[in-house]
Amino acid sequence: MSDLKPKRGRPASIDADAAMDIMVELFRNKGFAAVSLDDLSSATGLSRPSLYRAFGNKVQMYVGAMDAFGVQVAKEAAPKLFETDDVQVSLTRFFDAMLEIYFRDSEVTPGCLVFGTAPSAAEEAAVQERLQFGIEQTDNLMRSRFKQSAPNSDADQIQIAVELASNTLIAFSARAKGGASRAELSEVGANGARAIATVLAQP
Amino acid sequence: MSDLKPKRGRPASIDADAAMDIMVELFRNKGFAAVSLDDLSSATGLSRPSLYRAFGNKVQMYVGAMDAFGVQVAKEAAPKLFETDDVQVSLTRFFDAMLEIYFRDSEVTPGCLVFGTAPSAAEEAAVQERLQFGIEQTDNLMRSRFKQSAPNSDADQIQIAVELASNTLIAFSARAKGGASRAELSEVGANGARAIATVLAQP
DNA sequence: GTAATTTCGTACCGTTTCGTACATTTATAA
DNA sequence: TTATAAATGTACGAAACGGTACGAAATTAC
Repeated sequence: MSDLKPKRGRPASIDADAAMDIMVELFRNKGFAAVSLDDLSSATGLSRPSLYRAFGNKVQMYVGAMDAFGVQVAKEAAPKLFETDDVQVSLTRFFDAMLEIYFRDSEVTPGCLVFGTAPSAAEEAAVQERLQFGIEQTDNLMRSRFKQSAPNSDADQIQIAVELASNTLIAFSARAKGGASRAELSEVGANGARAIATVLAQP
Repeated sequence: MSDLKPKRGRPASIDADAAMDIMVELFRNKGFAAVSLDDLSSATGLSRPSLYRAFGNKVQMYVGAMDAFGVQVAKEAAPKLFETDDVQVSLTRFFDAMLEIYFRDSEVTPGCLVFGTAPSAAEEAAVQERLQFGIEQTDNLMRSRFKQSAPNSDADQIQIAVELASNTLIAFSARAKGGASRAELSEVGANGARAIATVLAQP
């Protein structure tokens, strides 16, 4: 359904997807409150009313960015988990793929849009909801990966591994905002993957 | 050095320590940007100029709260790590002591002032600096505890355990803001402690 | 061409924000 | 009593904020 029906009035001349990508970058770097609508307007080249027409109010823009960020992660990083049988290797690669996103276009204040900036905006119900969803998604992703690799492990052991993996990923953002380099975090990820493999291999 | 020298002018009628405790609670719940000076003023009962005289501008108030929070953690939770020889037990108790702080006076939006809200304010150099310091302190605290308990372990293994422990603690905030209950987080902490003990016991 | 319809940005509004000048109050020193 | 010094809050200012009314522009339908 592209332009089979030429609409009636003036044709839209803005690229909402491109604008959303820019909004994701801004919110991911500075968080919700520190980004003003004027910041978003000048960064996207869209007027403030255009932003409202396309995305709603500021909270809706932010939660839209959270959703777009989730899609980005699902497309770009999650598949890395299932490219190899070796749990430790695939976890390490997944963590690196996430770091690629976290550090993209932002050597200054890298981090995760969801785990890094949403906690400070969780007063908003819609944000809190999506933060919860993001954590659940991560846990579930890890669980499915570990079950595949160790179908006979007991549930407790898998649950512990799941939490270790998610906690490692969540901690990346705080460490990055604290000044940790991408290389340091990659090492933290590799160490976490190693520990998780150890736990899963436990009798 | 209390009041041996009665000062010259009007005596101060403000309890700066009590006010700072209230500021810590506010910032810990809502983060830096979402708390206005009027919020701080009405919560503490101090006029805005009084806050400025006592603590400086808003950023200085926030970093002051970060420092006060660090003292609170050092006094209240850190000692739990050294009360027992058993690493798993002392880690579990330490995590629970941190959760006690995170959930204190805030059933609504619990979490850590440093790991939970500072990442979104890390553009400010003073905040970024203290966030880094807080992470280093946590890592160092864990390292000293694990070295005490396993003096013959190799450094790599201890480093992995250190990162697992800090990552678990850091992840508490995001999970709490996402809606996880204190009981659920206590379980996450216990699971983390168990995994860390496993890693440290590895040959 | 004219009307209808949709998009777009200027220009504006009311509110909230951080920060401070200044007069007032309360104490000591002379 | 008078001068000095420190603390306190009222009251103000300037700027930034989120959000919108409205007219201009661009297209299709008739």
